[in-house]
Amino acid sequence: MKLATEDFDRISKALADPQRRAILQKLAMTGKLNCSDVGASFDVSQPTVSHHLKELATAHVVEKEKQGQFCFYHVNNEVLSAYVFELQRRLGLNAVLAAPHAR
Amino acid sequence: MKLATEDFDRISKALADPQRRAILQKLAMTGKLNCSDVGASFDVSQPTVSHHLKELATAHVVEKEKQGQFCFYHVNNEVLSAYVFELQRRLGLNAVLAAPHAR
DNA sequence: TAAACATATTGATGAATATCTATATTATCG
DNA sequence: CGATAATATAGATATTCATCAATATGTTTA
Repeated sequence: MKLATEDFDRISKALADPQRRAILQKLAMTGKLNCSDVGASFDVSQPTVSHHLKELATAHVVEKEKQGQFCFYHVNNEVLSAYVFELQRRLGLNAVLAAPHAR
Repeated sequence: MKLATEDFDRISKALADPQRRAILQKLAMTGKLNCSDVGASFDVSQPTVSHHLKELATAHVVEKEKQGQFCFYHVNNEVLSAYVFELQRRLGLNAVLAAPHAR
């Protein structure tokens, strides 16, 4: 999967905020959560959680799924993988990783 | 290599800015450059380049090497690899990448 | 030593943004 | 329908930060 430059930029920014990373990590661990559940895990207001989830969704690293009054979010592994892959490519890490004893 | 949480945070922020990513990518491609060479590649002022290089150095993704009046920078592949590895771990991508047809 | 050069620092400015409170929207339930 | 609940939006505020011009610091060279 190929990432648009715009998406790559957006994802980089989305990952820059610790709170947003924590939310994303939580989603990655639990698989699927609604806003309330996400909010319950962190000490921030409901609108802030909503805002962060929106940012993550705009960057396509999570997907939104409306079910009645609830709204479920889950990570988009394809996009995340593509991001990491593209990041490695840009940073010239592919050669490094291919080399023996790289890690 | 294990990244300190503080370093992980700093690297995430360092990678959030497009200009800084461009500088880092340039360094990754060319191996080693001094400030003037970096600056010549981009349309930003000398202090801005100096600032970005400092941010990258503080995050340990590049290393500084003073030689007389010049100052050479080169990427730290060990740190970058550790960052990508930790990022994948936090995002739960290891399982994804291990699975067949993940990409 | 004086001039020229490379890089860093300072201080200012405008833009982006994380966060909050208050409110709106939409859905469920009695 | 009216109340309650889940999420989103609007508007305000404070902070962070990318950038620049000006200047300082340190180094080479004439």
